[in-house]
Amino acid sequence: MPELPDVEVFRQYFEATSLRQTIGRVEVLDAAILDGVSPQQLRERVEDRRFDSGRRHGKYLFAHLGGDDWLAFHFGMTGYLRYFREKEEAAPKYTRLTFHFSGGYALAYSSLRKLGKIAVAENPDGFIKDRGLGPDYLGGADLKAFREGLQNSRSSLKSALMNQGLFAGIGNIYSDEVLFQARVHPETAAGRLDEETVRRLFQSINEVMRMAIDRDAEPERMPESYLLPHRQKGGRCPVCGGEVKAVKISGRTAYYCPRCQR
DNA sequence: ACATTGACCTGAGAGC
DNA sequence: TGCTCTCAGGTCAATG
Repeated sequence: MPELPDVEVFRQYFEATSLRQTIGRVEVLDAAILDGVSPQQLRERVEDRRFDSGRRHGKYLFAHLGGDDWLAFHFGMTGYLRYFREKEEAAPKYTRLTFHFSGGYALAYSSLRKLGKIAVAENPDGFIKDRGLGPDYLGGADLKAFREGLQNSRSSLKSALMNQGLFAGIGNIYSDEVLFQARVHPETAAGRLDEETVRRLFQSINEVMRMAIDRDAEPERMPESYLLPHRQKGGRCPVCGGEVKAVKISGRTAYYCPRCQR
């Protein structure tokens, strides 16, 4: 699930539910999702404190505990957050970690495949630098840097868009959407785009990200004119009615319309 | 040095 | 029904 729009929705959800409540207990149900920190260390750092703000960069959500204490959440392919009242509801399936707030509510980190991780950080900027992440697509990214980034890439355009070191936030689903909106073939060489195409692509990225966030990143709420609702075997292009095609690019399945995307 | 592949982890759905 | 196989919205280390 979680690409930039999804994680942005997680951030909003996190901030709307989980700030300024004392964290009574941190329950680590599966230590495998912790990155560089033991359950004991995490508990020492988090228990009896509160979250006071959230921040997102690419596919990461940062939660501030005050001072130099942050948590960095990554969601892999199947992770999400869930806030609930413990008396009325159980934690979701595949919950790997739960923050139990003192008022009877809790925040669960659920992840079926455990491909995501929770890490501690002193500050988001240092973390972003250490992980080699590029600027966020909705934030630091400007057209000039985007153009230069693509020009220096020798991979397919789809791979370049998904390269978190170039710019952060786009994954498999939204790279397909962006390429469809800009009418560019996913296997186009990233370094060989003309100026006009780069501009169109950049604009599509912005539009698609904002649209998705606006619709809470729910696929079923995306416009019919988007590829997303038709992104499946046998799907039809919402523009020309032709059959949507699937190809493997760098190990990931890319869907596109061979007629509209050249 | 860079880009691509395989491994990591678990379950859902298709096909037999 | 039950088994096997493939695939899934991500990333990292190993490989070419």
